[in-house]
Amino acid sequence: MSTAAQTRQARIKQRSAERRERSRQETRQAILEAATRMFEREGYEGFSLRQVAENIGYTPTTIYLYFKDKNDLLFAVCSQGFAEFNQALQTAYATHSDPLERLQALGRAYLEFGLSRPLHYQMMFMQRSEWVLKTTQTKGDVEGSNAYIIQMNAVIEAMKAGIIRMGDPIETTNLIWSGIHGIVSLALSMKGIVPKWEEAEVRRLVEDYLKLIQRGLSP
Amino acid sequence: MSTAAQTRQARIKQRSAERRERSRQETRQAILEAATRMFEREGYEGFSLRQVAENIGYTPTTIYLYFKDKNDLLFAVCSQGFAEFNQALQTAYATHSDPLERLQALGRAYLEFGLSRPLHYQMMFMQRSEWVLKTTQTKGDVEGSNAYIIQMNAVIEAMKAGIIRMGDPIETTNLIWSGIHGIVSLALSMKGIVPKWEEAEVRRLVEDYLKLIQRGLSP
DNA sequence: TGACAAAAATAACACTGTAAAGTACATTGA
DNA sequence: TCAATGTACTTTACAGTGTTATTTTTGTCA
Repeated sequence: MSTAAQTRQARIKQRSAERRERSRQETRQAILEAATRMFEREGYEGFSLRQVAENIGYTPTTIYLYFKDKNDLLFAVCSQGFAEFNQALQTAYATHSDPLERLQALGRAYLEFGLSRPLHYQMMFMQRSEWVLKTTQTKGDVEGSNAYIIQMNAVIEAMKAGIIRMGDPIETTNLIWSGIHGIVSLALSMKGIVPKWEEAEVRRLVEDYLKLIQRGLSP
Repeated sequence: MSTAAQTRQARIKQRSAERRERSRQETRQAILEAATRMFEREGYEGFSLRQVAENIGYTPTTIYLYFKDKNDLLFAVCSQGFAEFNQALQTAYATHSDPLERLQALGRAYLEFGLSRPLHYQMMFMQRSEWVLKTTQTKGDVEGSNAYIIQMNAVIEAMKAGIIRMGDPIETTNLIWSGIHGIVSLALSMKGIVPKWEEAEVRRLVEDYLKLIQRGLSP
């Protein structure tokens, strides 16, 4: 009986801990969502811890119970977008089997992500580029879901298929990646500022670029 | 005699005004130089008006007598670097007459500027891209010293010379420019963070890219 | 020398991120 | 049921930031 009582108490204790943990994750999530909204509305410069706290009825210091500091919160926000990015490339890779089409689909998916999540893209590849390492290291996605690895695999397969000439995979991947990144980042930077950088033109630019590498890197 | 006295007085008054104006420009220049030092030391994030003022023994508010606000001062700082950029491309253009060599020299000059003035490059093309318009409009350099125009001219000449295929000059320039910018911006972002992005590798990447466009855009 | 204008400094406001200390409350064990 | 404990949260405070309005100093001119 005493053992039964003990185990019941133990069960209650465990449930209680679970419930508390769940509640904790919920408020963490609430903060994260409020932060995401604020980030998408105000951008990097206008992103303020105190305003995030105010929006969900907390005191600024409460956030520090769930995130190390402002940077940590912002990283958590962008990390979500980055997971989407990896998955977008993963999908593009998986839905094509032909090496050339894969390479092209990857390029287009890359662009579309940048256009649909400009703030996340800018943070990850232009403002806080040290985070790209952080994500690949934190998650255990080195073996396939990592965007860079996916691109490199596509490059290697294109080489094997005789679509692009053989060469150092990393260097070739970097070369191709640079071009796409250049288009995307300039698109985000110049959109609405300089003519000829609206979405339609940028998509055409990517198509041109895909043809360029196909022709310029052919064996 | 009274007229002679008046003209002398007028001359003195004018000299005085000149002297005052000169003094004014000197302190403006002092602020600008202190700001430049601080920017190169602390970067964009750590750039503080109050520290700039402190460094040259002024009160923060004094800066507002010479610059509209922080943004204006920062723009003035970057504007200098941008002038160097335009001149670097101008020199690269002028020191080569062969269209292909010109194109290559421009690409290399572009890279070298990014590597030698990373902070300025990042501000102008990654962080405060709206400034590229401001400079081209402020200065009267639309007719030749503007970096973009120089590049486009080189592209047009390369087309005429049969080095790259005919096509819309702006689109082609944007395509080529994107690639170089992609390499340079990734180099600045990834240097010291991700392997294979140190200076030597980046230079090789640019060389590869130059070959790529030569081969991929050939008529 | 005294009036005037320009230059610089003070004081203040509304923010920011962050650390230390304090409080209210739910959970636990006797 | 009651005191002890630990968790979630707030209060308070500090050292910064950019920026504005006001006041003081300084130099120039008649």
